[in-house]
Amino acid sequence: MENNIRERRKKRQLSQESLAKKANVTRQTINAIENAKYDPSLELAFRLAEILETTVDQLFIKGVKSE
Amino acid sequence: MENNIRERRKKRQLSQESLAKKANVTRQTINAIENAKYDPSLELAFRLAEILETTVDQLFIKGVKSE
DNA sequence: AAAAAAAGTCAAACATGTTTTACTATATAT
DNA sequence: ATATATAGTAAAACATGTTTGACTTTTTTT
Repeated sequence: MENNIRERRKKRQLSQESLAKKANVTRQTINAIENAKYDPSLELAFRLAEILETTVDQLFIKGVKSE
Repeated sequence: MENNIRERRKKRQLSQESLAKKANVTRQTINAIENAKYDPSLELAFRLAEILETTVDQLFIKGVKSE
């Protein structure tokens, strides 16, 4: 599933690492999610939405299954 | 994390099994999620929200971490 | 009250998400 | 051009989500 994390993160001048810290996950997790290697857990999705001041529904793009 | 799945499902007169079928998961998965044994994957959360004609943000209740 | 449908539960197997450590590549600053 | 920060990647270990099959309990229907 695609998402707007990178864009929103950059708008706030956060590095993957600083976002990771705020979200209590590792840098690699943020990297993998931004690059759509896998989807975050629902919990993490909510934390990211909160940090990036948006909603889960806006942050993630419900598109084609495996593209 | 808590959720409104049971209420919304009942409003639509669906059994756990029929909801499970629509969402392409097993009955046990729906049961476990309704009873907050664990959270669904983000994918499944979106599918459930769609079936129950709501949003992920409305369907799940961002409350205390492990209560 | 009996039958049928729906819901709850459990263990084992399997799939996906996250961490850790380490190393490489790209961008930004000096 | 060198240094520093940021981003990408990978394998192993571990944690969490999902399935399967089976069986029990509760609710609804007849």
